[in-house]
Amino acid sequence: MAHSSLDVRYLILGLLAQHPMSGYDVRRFLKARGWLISTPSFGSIYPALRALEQDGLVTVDVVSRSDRPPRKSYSITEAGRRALQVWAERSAGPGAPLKAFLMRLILADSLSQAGLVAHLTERRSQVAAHQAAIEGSRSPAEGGDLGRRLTHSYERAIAAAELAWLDRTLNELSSQ
Amino acid sequence: MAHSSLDVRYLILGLLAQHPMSGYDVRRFLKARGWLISTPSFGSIYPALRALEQDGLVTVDVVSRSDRPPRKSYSITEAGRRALQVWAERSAGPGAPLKAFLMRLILADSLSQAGLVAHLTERRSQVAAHQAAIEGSRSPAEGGDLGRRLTHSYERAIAAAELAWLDRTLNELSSQ
DNA sequence: ATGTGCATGTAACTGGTTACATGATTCG
DNA sequence: CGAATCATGTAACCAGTTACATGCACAT
Repeated sequence: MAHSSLDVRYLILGLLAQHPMSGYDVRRFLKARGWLISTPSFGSIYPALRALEQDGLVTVDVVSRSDRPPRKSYSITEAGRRALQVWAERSAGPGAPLKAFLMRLILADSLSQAGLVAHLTERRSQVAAHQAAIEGSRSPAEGGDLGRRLTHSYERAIAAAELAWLDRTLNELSSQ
Repeated sequence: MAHSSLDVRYLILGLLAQHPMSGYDVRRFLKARGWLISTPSFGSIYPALRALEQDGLVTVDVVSRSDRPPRKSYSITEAGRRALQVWAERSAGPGAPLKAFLMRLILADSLSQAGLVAHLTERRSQVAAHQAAIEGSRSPAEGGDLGRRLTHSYERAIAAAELAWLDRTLNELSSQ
């Protein structure tokens, strides 16, 4: 098995590490910054929450409200924090998708300074490698190959911006 | 049903619209520019190819080579081109993942000029909307909330770069 | 009245991954 | 001599989506 697995679980766990939340809150939060990553659906959030609870990584605080379904506020446990740390600290591995990087960014608070820096550095080298690959490949310049041209220039633009951000951030992080 | 479905199939079909390819080639190609999108595995590519063939959207040219497994070169058919066009032309819809946008970028050659512009424009407004949302949300500046701060600044940086690229590209496209 | 947001959940489905099997060839 | 690349395929598994059910509150 490679790297993925249990994705949503850990993402949720990471959010709960910041504040207690309900399943609905999780969705709202993720939807708000769900631009680069797609927002998980309720059909995966609610079951994930229950699984986390059964594993003792979170606890529920059920706020029964007479009428409508009880509001369930989930909080992370100590065991949860430990599990999260283990997961977040381990490298996403080369070829990891953008999503993996973003998840660790969101979860930055649960990482050690060193761990965070390591992740950013790894990402940096990945992006740099890709940039080199793009630059290296013969760009057909003309010809019908519009798709290739657009993709190239798009990737170049994004890669440049991301590298700049990584450098800036890495700098701030170390000099502070 | 929303928008996804048959993803890999159409992505592959789009690649075949440019040159005939084998399943292995598809993988190689996608892996090369598989930085923002994750590369599909053989376990999905080969079955997809067969499905496309059975639907008459591609044809196979089997190059039997005495010893090792025959190399299969797939080519798109007319029906395939039509199907691809229909798929690519239809909007990915709001809240579409980055992947959907990128797929259409890669497949630019199969789109009409107008269709391409429409996609870019739509993407532009989506990114812009998100940018506004980020800017609008109170950034906690200080406090432990490192994750939120980093995510914000990352998203801001990428959004800005993408908007710039979109504007530039949209410009080039119209003035030519 | 109708729809949107709040709030939770379940069952069916399915797209795609993981892991396996096979085997020649080239590179270090 | 072992590792990587070429090259194809299958079967088991699973994470996540889609679609549904329920029901109040509030705005239009």
